[in-house]
Amino acid sequence: MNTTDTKTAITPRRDQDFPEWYQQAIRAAELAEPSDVRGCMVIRPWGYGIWENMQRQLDAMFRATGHRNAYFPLFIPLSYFAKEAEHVEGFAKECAVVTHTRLEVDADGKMKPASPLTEPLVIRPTSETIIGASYARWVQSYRDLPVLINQWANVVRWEMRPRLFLRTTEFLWQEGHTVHETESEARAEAKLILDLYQRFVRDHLAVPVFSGEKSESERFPGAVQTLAIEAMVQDRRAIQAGTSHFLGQNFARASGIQFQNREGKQEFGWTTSWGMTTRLIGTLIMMHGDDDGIVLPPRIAPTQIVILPVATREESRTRIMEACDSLALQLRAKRFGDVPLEVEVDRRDIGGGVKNWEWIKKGVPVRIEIGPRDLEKNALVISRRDQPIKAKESMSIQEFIAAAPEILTSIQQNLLERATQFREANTRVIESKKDFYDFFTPKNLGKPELHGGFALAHWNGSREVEEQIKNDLKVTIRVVPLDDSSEPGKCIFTGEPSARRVVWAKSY
RNA sequence: CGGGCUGUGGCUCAGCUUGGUAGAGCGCCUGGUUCGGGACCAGGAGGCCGUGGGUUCAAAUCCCACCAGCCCGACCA
Repeated sequence: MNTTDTKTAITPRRDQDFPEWYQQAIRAAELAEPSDVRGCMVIRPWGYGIWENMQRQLDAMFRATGHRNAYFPLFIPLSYFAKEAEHVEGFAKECAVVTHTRLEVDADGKMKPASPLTEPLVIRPTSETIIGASYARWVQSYRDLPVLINQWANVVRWEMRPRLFLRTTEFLWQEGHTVHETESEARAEAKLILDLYQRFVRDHLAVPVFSGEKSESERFPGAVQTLAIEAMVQDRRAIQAGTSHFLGQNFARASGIQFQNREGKQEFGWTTSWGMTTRLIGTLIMMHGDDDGIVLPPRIAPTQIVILPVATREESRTRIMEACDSLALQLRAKRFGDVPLEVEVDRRDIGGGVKNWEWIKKGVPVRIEIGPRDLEKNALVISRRDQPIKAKESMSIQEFIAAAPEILTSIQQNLLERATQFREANTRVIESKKDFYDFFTPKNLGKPELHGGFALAHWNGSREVEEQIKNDLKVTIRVVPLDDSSEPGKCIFTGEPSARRVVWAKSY
């Protein structure tokens, strides 16, 4: 690092050490912290506020498409879990299992599990099996279909390598589980949700994604088809932001979800499942954050506008506070999207500079300062988090109140545009194996620079090629796009025919 | 779960090679001076040096085990 660099709020910078920057940005924004339980985290109010906004908005979209919420147990009897072979195999290694109840104090004064359960309980890593058991009872006739249910819950997957938000042992998510009368209906449902997810992350999180189908090797255990959306974050790696599965009749068969069809015959239901997780928060951080901390899109920021009174002199203090409160009230009467503006007046008696920087690090979209000089002119000073920290603009209070929603919209759009440009700048159409390997090989092997991105390349559809590339470069197929925009061509690895280009990248 | 690195006050880290029971900067508290700003001055609080064992008259420092974090690998949202 050279000394002419301007000081950044987060050390190290993104270009110095991206993973460490990520950790520090989370800490500085007070989003979350590691807990004493390995792989688990405490989500602090600012981080949880983001999650609550995601929940609220996603939930409204689910409702609008006819889905309803319900809640199923955390514990899954081991016997339920064992019903779908592929599914068990896929999750067995990461299951946490409850084997005892009751604690007793032993001779050494230590607490000890006392009473073994007759049947061990698996803590849900996902709920297909236990929800299936209910569905088997609920579904009798084609008239009971479709079943369109979502649940908001926590799940546990005993991961080898946890990272805050991106991969924690316990995480929060929503899981939708539906049953349909026909295959095409269930496939349409999976696709409907994929599109809904894509819309959600674009419109609310300002995250552009590629969507499509997963290759066989990346498919959800037990699924017939796995659809996913994949975003590119600032270290140019791909991150899966949501998945939607068409499960065929596999789980219906395993759980006994049967109905009498229109011909009077017994038939297994066609099911889907789909989910989004707190990983989205990690995606947001890596997508929009800069060297001064995280940057929140207005639509999911717990506070969209923070008002900072510049109350330096005792005599003007009361008047300034009143002006700030009055501004807050007027702003809260305005709406942004479907809800009132979230506005906070930070009246803490601490240094103005410190206060300002705290909000910068938290990524609040708009900071407003009102001081004595502004008040004389009935004006305020506005700073936008998507602009350089020093960029400040003065405008009249009335003007700002009128313009606030548009300003937030403009920030929202700007973030999406910026992210889209970044992704485009790092997405390459690649025509040869050599170019492909060059693209994904860092120039500096000792301390690899940020490199690579998304490669759009033809592939013959074989698992062996995928395997080879993964071994050589740690690059995988993120998604096989569903749209028809790609021309057929030749696999760049084998020369064999390829129906279309697929998206390759290193991933989280 | 394998390999590497790391674990010292809230944060970032020095001290460890050459053992003698702790330091800096930032943050925190108090008072004052400041005040469109991550300010300054003075005083102050806060550490069983990751945990447990061992070697030693003496361990943050040496040895062993364990735990946790990060990076890499296998797995995954």
